[in-house]
Amino acid sequence: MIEHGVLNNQLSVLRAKKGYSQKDVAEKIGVSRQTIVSIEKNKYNPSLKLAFELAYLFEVEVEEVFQYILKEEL
Amino acid sequence: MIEHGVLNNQLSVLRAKKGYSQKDVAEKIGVSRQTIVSIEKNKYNPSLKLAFELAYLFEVEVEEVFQYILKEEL
DNA sequence: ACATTATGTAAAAAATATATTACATTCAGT
DNA sequence: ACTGAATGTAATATATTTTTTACATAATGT
Repeated sequence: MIEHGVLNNQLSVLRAKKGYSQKDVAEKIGVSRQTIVSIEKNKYNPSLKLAFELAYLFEVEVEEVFQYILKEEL
Repeated sequence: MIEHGVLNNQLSVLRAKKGYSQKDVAEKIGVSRQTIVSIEKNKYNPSLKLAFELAYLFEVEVEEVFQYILKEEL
């Protein structure tokens, strides 16, 4: 895939606001804690559904959880 | 994963507006045409990066390409 | 000092997205 | 009637995400 940008996310910030631990988020979404850790550290590229579920949990838009930083902006 | 919604998308509409074929989109994004077909038919759950690349191509927000329809709304 | 919770890391297995190839069908243009 | 472009479907192979399990460390409360 041609990649015009790189993924970034605000997961730890959003977690802190709500006072959720990684484990809390994992359980609320129904994935493993490892998945949350990996996403939080930008280790990989989650599925769109997972992104929407995270946005739903934190009651924000997908773009507030994940940012696609265009390479030309770096 | 707990799924509060189902994915829907406007790919064929956006393609039509721009006059792009599936092949065009596949080539512009750098994925196979099969991937575009499968996403368009809601056969699966693309990666977030791919969703962002599609939004970038069509010059719209991710939410204009993909909608997460909450099950309570169905 | 001890127990508990939160976080970070890692490796292997399982699940799923994506690639590749091939073929069928429909439709527009000639 | 023919050709080429666009779309739909399917099977297998490959790549990547996600799970599972386990262990290490730091921080907090008792």
